[in-house]
Amino acid sequence: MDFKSCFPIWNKLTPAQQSHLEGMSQLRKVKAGTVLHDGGTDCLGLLLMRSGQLRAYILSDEGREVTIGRFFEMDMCVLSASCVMPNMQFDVVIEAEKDSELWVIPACLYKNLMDESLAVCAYSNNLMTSHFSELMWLMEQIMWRSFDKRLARFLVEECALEGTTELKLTHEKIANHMGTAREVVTRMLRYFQSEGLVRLTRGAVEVTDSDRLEELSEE
Amino acid sequence: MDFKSCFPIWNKLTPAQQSHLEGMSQLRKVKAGTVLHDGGTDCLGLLLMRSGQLRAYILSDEGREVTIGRFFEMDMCVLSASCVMPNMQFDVVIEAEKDSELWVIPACLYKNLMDESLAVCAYSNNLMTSHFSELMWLMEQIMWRSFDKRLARFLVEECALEGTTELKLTHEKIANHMGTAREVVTRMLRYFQSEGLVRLTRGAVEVTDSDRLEELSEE
DNA sequence: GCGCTTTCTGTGACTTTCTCACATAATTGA
DNA sequence: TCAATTATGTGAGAAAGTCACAGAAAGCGC
Repeated sequence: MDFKSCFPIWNKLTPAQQSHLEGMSQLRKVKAGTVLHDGGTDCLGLLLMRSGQLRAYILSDEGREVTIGRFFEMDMCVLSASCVMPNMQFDVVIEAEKDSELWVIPACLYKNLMDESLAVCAYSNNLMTSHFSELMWLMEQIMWRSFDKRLARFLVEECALEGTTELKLTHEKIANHMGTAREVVTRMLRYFQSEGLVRLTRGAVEVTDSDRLEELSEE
Repeated sequence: MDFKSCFPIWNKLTPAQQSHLEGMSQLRKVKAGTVLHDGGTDCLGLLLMRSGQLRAYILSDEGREVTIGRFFEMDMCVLSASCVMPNMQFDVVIEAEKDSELWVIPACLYKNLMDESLAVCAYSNNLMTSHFSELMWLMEQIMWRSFDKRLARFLVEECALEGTTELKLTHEKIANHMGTAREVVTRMLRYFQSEGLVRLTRGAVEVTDSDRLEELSEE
């Protein structure tokens, strides 16, 4: 996959913009676990995914985490470029969940593009809007769904994402996704196991009854 | 105050756009308590505030609420125009907190403007970004601050907003702002009173020690 | 293999917050 | 004045988060 097929509005740019954008963007290959962006201080630039998977999360003073977004092939992540968007005043951490390849688009370059191209501006708008929309959804989940239903949904979605029922996840990782404590996850998973929904082994959760789990998640 | 002084990027529009925009926008005067927009179904349009105060909140199936944003003079509210932003997939309710005057800008008109004017597009971008940023902040508060601190902050901010220490708010209204149950607010307010931070009367909370309250809110 | 360390999981006791079910008090209005 | 409505108060119990620690499994150097 080359740059132009990953950049969603490539053909709406002028040839000059195209070559400038492609020329200034750097391809990076990172291992799973790499932290690409940490907090509001650094303004790394925008990340255009070529392959792999990123996770964006917020971090509390005590080290608790909540995943607020994920990025896959052809996604673009603006959260790492707080300086591009003037009113972006928050700290996110962006980490590679899997080995990933991505282009880093310099923030100032993108900002200039946004200032001169309506297409780029509209595209950014759509990105922000869908981020906002997803955050709203997450908020509703956190506020109004009980933890068993949230965990059930997480497991179901994770299975769909990974294409397997054998999830290689520790309780701690699940807790970090969901913004809760590890013990809470452990206890709920044990309950799920006692109900025959999952089978637990060290470092993994096997979903044994995805139908009932899905049912639970949709209540 | 007339339309052009309330619309923040008025002078970046062409004369044709200006007259079209002003001509098609309708001034509405609503009483406190009026629900202007309810959920994702209707696409009322954008709201440009002339005076008064609006509140945007999400609503659970069981009727619980959380305030996600407020709008004052010269603010523009895009949340009531889900159809303008393609990826906006959530239900907000928008309600007048005080008697208000506002222009309703037809959604399709604004959409056209966004499609032809970079200034409008960039402005919308900034609006969405700051909404996103505020939602992130709210999320962090809800996830990681204990309720006493959150309530203290709410009271302090409400005093600043109203310019008085005598807040005309029922426990229920406070609970609806903060996304919790009325009893929880009652109990915490009683505790605050026992500590000499507030004085409670029916339908009102008087802040008697705003310094200590502020201190508590910032812990 | 054997120790040693690290990582992961399990659990009890306790706090905070939420829920439910009512009781009581203040205000409004016929 | 006597309901009806609105606002507040409270106990009991559930859900979720916190704290402190125990024990099991895996990894590693030898």
